[in-house]
Amino acid sequence: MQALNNIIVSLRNKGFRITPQRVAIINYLLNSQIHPTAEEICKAVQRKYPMMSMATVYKTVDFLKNMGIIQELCFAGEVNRYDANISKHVNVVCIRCKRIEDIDEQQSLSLLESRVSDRSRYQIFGGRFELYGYCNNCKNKKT
Amino acid sequence: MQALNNIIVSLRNKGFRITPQRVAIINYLLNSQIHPTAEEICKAVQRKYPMMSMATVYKTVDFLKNMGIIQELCFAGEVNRYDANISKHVNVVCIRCKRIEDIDEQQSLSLLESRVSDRSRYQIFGGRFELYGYCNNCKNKKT
DNA sequence: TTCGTTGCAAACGCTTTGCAGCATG
DNA sequence: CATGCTGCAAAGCGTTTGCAACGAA
Repeated sequence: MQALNNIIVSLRNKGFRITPQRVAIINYLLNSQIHPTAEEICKAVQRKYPMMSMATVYKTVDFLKNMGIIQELCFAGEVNRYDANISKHVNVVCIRCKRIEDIDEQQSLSLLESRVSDRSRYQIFGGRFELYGYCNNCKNKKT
Repeated sequence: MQALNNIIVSLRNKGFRITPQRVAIINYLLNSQIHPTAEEICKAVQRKYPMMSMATVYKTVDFLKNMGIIQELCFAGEVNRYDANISKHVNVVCIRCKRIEDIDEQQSLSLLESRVSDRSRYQIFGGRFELYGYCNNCKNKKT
């Protein structure tokens, strides 16, 4: 997880413009634990910038994705979500309440990555690891 | 990977109807290595059943997904793909040519799953593991 | 004969795009 | 002041749905 200021300086140094909308979206993503959807980002940022549009959200998350600052998560039958945690980690996804938590498993994942790289002869750049189940709250409800 | 006949018998026993279209789609998925899209499935099956429609493909893959026979894979900015390999495995995805290979890592993944389950207190039912990079053909091209 | 399945066409909904006006650097 | 960014509106497109006809059991 990077600091807001580092990201801003880095983008400015690359010649991109720093707008209040961009800062608000980056800041929201850095501090959010909920892996928000585009709509959730828009709603949240509209509290401060009521004119914020979905078009700007989509353009900005696409931009941040290309800059390697955030990751886009897609799930079967659901809208995309965005995650500012770009380190190697596992997302555990609750299939009941849709809660997503990040679990740090950097060592296990690095090991897995090198094993798969050796066996497949792929040159690996990144990955995505998800486990699905009931979260601690939902596993006793099971409706 | 299950045998076609086992799947057919099992579906029939559950009271579902076995149509030629369903058999063709299941058979194509079981024998395909390319993790096809809905359109690829449709095109392939149309060779034998020219009237095959995308609606039927979508209805059938949804049905097979709910039966636990296949898995739906979605990727950022791409259409969904379908995979009849529902065992624990890693998909390595080429970011250049989009080739997807299955790597059997059942042991490592079971270990990862139990570690994450312990730490997150989630009750895990399944998962999805993807690594992105250049495949053996593309890693020297890198255009 | 029954009722689950097919396939056309239309609807749906998330995401992308065109473009005029705006504001950063 | 130049040009990249915003935000509205419209288009795009993969997927889902309604429904009449069909055919598996």
